[in-house]
Amino acid sequence: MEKLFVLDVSGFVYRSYHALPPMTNGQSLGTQGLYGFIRVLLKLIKDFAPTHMVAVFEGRDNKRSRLAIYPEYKATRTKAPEDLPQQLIWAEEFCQLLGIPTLSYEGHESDDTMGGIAVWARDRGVEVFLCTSDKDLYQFIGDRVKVLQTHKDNLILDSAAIEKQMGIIPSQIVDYLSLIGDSSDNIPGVPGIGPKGAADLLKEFGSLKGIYAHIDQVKKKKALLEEHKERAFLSYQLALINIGLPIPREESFYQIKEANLEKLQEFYQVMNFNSLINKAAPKKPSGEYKVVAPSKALFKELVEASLLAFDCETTALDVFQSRLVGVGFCVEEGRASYLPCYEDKEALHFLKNLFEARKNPFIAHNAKYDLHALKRHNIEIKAPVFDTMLCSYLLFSEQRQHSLDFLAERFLGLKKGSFKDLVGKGELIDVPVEAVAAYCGLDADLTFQLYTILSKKIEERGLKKLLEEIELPVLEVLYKIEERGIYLDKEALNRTGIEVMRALHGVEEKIYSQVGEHFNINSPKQLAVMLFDRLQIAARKKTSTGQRSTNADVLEELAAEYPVVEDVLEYRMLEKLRSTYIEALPSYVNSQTLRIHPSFNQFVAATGRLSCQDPNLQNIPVRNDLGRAIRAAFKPQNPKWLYLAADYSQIELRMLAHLSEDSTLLQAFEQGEDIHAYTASLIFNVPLKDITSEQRRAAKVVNFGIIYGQQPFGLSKELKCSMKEAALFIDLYFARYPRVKAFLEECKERARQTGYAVTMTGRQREIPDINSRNAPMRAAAERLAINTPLQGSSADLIKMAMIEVEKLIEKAQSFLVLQIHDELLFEMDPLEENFLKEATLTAMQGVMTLKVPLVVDIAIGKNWKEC
DNA sequence: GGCCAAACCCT
DNA sequence: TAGGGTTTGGCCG
Repeated sequence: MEKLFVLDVSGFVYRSYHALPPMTNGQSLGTQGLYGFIRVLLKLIKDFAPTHMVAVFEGRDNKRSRLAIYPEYKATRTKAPEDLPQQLIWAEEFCQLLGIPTLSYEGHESDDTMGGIAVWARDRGVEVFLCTSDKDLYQFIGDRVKVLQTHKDNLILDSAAIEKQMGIIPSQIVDYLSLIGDSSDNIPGVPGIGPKGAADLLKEFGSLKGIYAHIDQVKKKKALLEEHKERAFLSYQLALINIGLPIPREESFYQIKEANLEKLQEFYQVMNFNSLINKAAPKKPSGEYKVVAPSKALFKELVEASLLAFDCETTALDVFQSRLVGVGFCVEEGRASYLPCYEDKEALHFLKNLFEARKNPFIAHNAKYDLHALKRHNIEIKAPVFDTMLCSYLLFSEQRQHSLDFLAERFLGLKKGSFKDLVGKGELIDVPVEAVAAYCGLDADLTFQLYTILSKKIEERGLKKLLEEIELPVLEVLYKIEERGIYLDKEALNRTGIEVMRALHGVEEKIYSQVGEHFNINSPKQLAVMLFDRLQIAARKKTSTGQRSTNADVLEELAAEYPVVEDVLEYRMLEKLRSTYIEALPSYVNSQTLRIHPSFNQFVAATGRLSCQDPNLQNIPVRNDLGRAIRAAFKPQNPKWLYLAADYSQIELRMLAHLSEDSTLLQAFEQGEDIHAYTASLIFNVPLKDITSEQRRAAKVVNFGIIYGQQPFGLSKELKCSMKEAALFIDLYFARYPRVKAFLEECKERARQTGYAVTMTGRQREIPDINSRNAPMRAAAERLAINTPLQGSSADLIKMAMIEVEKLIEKAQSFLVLQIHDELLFEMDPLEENFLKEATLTAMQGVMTLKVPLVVDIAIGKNWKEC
């Protein structure tokens, strides 16, 4: 035994219990103390790979020995919360599962046990690490004994550190504590003597006894010391750790044994510690996955099974260019059938019949992909679709990963082989069919198993309605939107492109001539050298990596003084248009449909918003003329048709009014006021008609800032005003809209209490740092607690409107092509203009009744720019 | 080729 | 100041 780690388990559990937000397991019993301890222990094991360790617990009736000399010992402590003792019992159980020896002595606190072990091990030449935050134990620190501070990233405290930190040597700790006392243990100490005074006294006299032996030489606080002499010595007795316990004296006792991994997984499951599940040792998957051919028996089995998970294998990741290779089906855990169908008419025919005949739900992981893949062969699913990926998103919305691999490892303890391992560098169709069957069959099986676990969790968390009534229907709407795609007029875009290229070349040469040399303007690094070194312009701020920043904020400040900087801004704008839109968009046009089929992501934004990629059609330029010209290239494919755009006006501020029920804000919207001007008139105390555009602009920034939980510092930067002024604006805002302030406080308080932010529909987002001791992290978490209900409820609202409008126009010709957060864009048959307007308004305004009117602005045009 | 930082487009 | 996606340069192996 070289090193021994001694754990103050009770200390960790107490500390975490109070430090972490409340957590509960399936039986609604508190678990955060246990969880915090486990995290600490796992990190310790990871950082130090210990071979010998002992987990020390408080014994029963543990204060007995100290109460005998001081009846008031720890008398000021409030009684331990009810759900804490159980967590200590679990902690002991956990240590046993992990193979870590445990120890406690009746009638003794942990520090007696820990001290005894430390002294014994030290004397055998072992290096001892006391893992605790209890200062009493510092008395053992020496050559071979150190204190490991798990709450400070496993920082190690040795004698030198103690001297530096406290001004005394470790052997003086008891004397030190007996002077300053410990209010949490109700150890009195000598009143009027604090850390500094105690350290000074001990430096001079060495020990408590030394002080009193030379009491006449003491200069400061002499009277107090004399008066409280008895208390000081009593405190000494209390702080002194009894090392006489009969601790085990065989090394083998302290050896870490083999962990019971299986039971450990079960333990994590029962405790709902999902993030801990299967980090240790993922199992290899097993199961029976057979290649099958179409048959009557198979058809009957798959149509009739109440639960059916499936997974499609295709030739390409771009599903619009792909062909089906085979489909795996799973109707019970551990068994799946794989039906190859590549260029196989009979198999495809079987699939079409199956998917169109079955009435019970189909379960898939990322079902939208499978729907597209099947559609390539004209197969459409008529039955309800269930998506395990969507379950994962609703349960863990802040998580970025919802892949089958990830979830299988986390919830099923299975490490599955990657697609790359299966195909190598070749093509899927060249892989032996048995290997594909094993891969695809497993995926179907995992999907089936995840369904069991995740759908249960969805119910437990009260997310069933949100899943079934919003997300799953939205999934089908998005499938249709993607399937239909959006038309892009390449020639129109090209015309804009020529204009952009011409301007780009012009401004590029202009920059080179002013700088006096050619360089890559696209490189912020080279640009910084040119601006700040060659042209000697003073740099304004640094980027996160210490480079001199050249971003638009900085350049705008410099533009007035240095014309070349203005040109760089112009260059950046044009280059963005060229690279991201002009050049990229045409490459996304599908050669068969002549349309772009973007992919709307339903699993990414933690607030419940959608996102869009390949390409992102939610960020097509709109703010300047040349940018808007790009919008003009999006138009209906049929030249006789039109676009109809419908957008919610001020949706997030209306949501704020609705959720906060602030009467002034509600009134503003009821009266149909310009909300920014209205706010301006309130905070500047000026009649509405006299508001200047500058005041309105400032009020607009404040309005938005509120939605994002902005603090005075951020607002001052945005408004380019002083912090004081910004703070005043915020105060005035809250004075005029008092319920808004109360509402924002409620948002934060809810997050603190429950650990979650929630939206109108009950969508949940975990806010893990809301009780963090780190102020900037806590402030960031508070902003999320404020913004998520507003942004998320708005996202819920438009999702519901999408479902509704899709239903209303199902039979019509016109169709939905895009959603841009608060806007819906339709390709419209002009004959349906009135109908579509009506349907859109009905859906968007009628889908929810809020305490504010929902204003929807509708615009019609030949292309997107005109809308 | 993969990954990151910086920059900038949108609501 | 919330939520996203894409492009580019530059570094690494």
